[in-house]
Amino acid sequence: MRDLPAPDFSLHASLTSGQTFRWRQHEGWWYGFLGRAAVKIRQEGDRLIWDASDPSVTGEQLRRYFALDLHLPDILSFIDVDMQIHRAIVRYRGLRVLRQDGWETLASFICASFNNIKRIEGMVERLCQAYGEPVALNGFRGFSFPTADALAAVPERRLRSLGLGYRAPYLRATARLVADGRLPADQLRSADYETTKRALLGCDGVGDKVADCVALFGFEKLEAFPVDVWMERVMRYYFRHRKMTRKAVHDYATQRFGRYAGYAQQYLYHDIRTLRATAPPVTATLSTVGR
DNA sequence: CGCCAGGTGCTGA
DNA sequence: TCAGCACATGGC
Repeated sequence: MRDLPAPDFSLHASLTSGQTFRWRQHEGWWYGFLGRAAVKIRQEGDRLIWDASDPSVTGEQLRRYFALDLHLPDILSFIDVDMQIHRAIVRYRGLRVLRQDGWETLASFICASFNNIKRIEGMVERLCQAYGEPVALNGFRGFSFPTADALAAVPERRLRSLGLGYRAPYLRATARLVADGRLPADQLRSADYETTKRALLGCDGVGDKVADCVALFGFEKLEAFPVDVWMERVMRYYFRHRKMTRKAVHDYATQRFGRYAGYAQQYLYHDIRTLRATAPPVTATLSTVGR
């Protein structure tokens, strides 16, 4: 068992805020993957206690995955510009945008479109069980995320049988794009946001929202601001309940929160979803205020 | 049962 | 450029 300093960090908020679909909580530990290696982690104050199935996994890799090298207080002061975002920051301080694998993020968020998180988790887990590699860590048994090569070879009907629905052909086509090298996933990490988003939009099943999620969670583009149904609801605060398109919401938020718009989005998203999950429905409030 | 879910692609104005 | 529509599936 090893440990790692983790100041200004909330493992729980980071893993439950809808940016990753693969981590599982079991007997006080979080189990997940770094590449092919299974990892178990728990937080004790300002430290992470952890172990991995592969001894070559380093603390530096974990530090990088959880973005612990970034100075979070500076990022949060930068986006802390009004009451709405301020409330989310106070509640979930320590939430960090993870640096996930680009291909895994792309494939996962193609599955995520017009879907709910519970079902996304099930779909991704079945993909891993069917086409990933088995890995064991103590009592935990899991499967690594399948490579693009592996998924490129899977017939559409097989993907449908895992419950992917109409996303099956999208995922297959995008896996082929990555496997053939037509989408240079490796280069996107060092490319700028616009270049990365344009490249991602060339994939089947990837529109503005999915491209922004993949740019933010998979390719470190912290200015990306994904707009889904939840963000539309949150952003009514800024638009005083007037009608707006998703593009208008996106452009407004990008102006407002600047180079850390992605962090603002993640705090706002986690805040409203957690609020809706734990409180009784407030549809009356949302639909009547401002009339 | 009907409604909703981290939307996208296609079509026709 | 933009509104309107079809699209699979499962949880609640």
